[in-house]
Amino acid sequence: MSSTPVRVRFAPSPTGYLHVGGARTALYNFLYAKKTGGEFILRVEDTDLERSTEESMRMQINDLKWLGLKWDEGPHPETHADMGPYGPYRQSHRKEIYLQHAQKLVESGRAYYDFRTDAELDAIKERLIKTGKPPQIEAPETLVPLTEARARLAKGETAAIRFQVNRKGEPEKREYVLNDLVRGEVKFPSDMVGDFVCIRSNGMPVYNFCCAIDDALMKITHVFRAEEHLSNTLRQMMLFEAFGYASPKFGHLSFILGPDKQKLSKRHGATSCNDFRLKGYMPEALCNFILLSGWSSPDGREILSREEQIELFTYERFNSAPAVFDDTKLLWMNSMYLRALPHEELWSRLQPFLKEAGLTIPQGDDVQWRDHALSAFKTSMQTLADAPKLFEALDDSKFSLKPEATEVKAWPDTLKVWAAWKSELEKHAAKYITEPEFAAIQDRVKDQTGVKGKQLFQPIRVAVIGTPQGTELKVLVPLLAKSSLINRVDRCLKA
RNA sequence: GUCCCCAUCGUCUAGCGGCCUAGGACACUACCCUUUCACGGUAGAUACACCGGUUCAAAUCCGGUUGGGGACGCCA
Repeated sequence: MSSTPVRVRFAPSPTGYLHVGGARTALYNFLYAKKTGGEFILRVEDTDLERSTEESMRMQINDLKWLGLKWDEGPHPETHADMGPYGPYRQSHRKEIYLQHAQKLVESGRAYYDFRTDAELDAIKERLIKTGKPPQIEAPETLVPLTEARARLAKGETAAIRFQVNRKGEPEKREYVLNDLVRGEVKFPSDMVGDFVCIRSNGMPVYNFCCAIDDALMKITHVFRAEEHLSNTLRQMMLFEAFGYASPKFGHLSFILGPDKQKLSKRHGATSCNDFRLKGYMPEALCNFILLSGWSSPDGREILSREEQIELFTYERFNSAPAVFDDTKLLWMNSMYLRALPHEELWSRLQPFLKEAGLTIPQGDDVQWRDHALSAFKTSMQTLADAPKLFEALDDSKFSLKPEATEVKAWPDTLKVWAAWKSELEKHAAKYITEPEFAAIQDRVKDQTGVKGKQLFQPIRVAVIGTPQGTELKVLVPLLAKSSLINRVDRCLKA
């Protein structure tokens, strides 16, 4: 076996945020590169001037960075300048390369200038459909000779360059065999495609053409990409053959679907990495989740660190069937990651969400206080975005008697409990109340009032957080200053 | 319409001819823990799309049917 170094690529087209399907493709390629000690290349496929934007490229780069998928070659993550020996890495900057290749094809007679107008082409297709044939464009009966074509071009006419699949005198039908890394042997009849455009009449090259040339020139060895490209592969194989380039190995991944088994799209809710980031999902969890949507670990373990993912990764464990995106399981996975995070890290990741909700938690600077608070709350959080409604209990300015407390408020002993609770608080000397101190205070309130059980417990809870449902008091009370506890019970007594 | 891909619990999946009375995970149900909720623990219910072959033996191999998806662009 030759030991050609593995080179894989992720080649998004910059038309919006990175979709989770794209993120999965990127992850798989990244993992394969790391596993084999190869290179991971980012290539920007922006030949569609209409849809591609600079802004989208920036967004996708940021999404990839957020996911922690570092590329070895491609646009620099910060400056976007080309980074690596096989650049440029943006197809819009490689136009000359494509044009030269197209010329080679034209000169060898493998491709031809096509002067036909859209209207003419449409008419041809319509006629084909009517006669029950696939609407594939073939070369005209007599090709415009090259010298004449060039003269017409020089006079300002425009023409596309088409790859000629069937040349006169060649067998009409051939079979191309693709040994797909995930699907096995796939056979394509050559008449599956008509003569396809390589260069548009406006001079811009087309996806299939760029893709094949770039994969060859960038010495890509393996291509893991979505299943939608499976039939494109035939055209690319024809191009490799025409140029005498070696073909990379391909592996076509199945789709990620929505709950209705349709391709996952905006109408299913969150689909881009950015959506998930905003909803409080963590990149580690999202990566781990999408990893498992189309791939499985040999021993069935599901929570895997990046190191373990690299260690275990092999394309032999891809699942060729499509997968429905299960956001309930993603939620579970996110909560697992969230709980496992060191408190310091968790605290810092929570900040944007607390800030956005307008919460200021000054006590957070105290490491011990923060530790307490996070231990108390993190088992109730599934996403980072769950934090505000939990931490709200700690912000005096947000305290109020919630509608859910109405029943408790009406109990006959409630007022008595609140009064005793308040006087016990006032007797307490220190600024904060520890957990055992709270238990003692609670006992004294019980003794003084003769109230016990739910009748005792719920009113105190309401006096602390304004509702009978929430985090355990024994962890919550020590997080609140005595002054704010008094302030709260006062407001209850007034209500 | 033509060509291509796919088919195991509700969902993600294990399984690559006998270890399968089909295993794990999420979700679900019950119980335990808990002076609420959550966390945690234990137990349970639920699947090989269908029909034919091949074989001593089929979830696994082959053919067909059905169902889903994709490609057939001067989109990527």
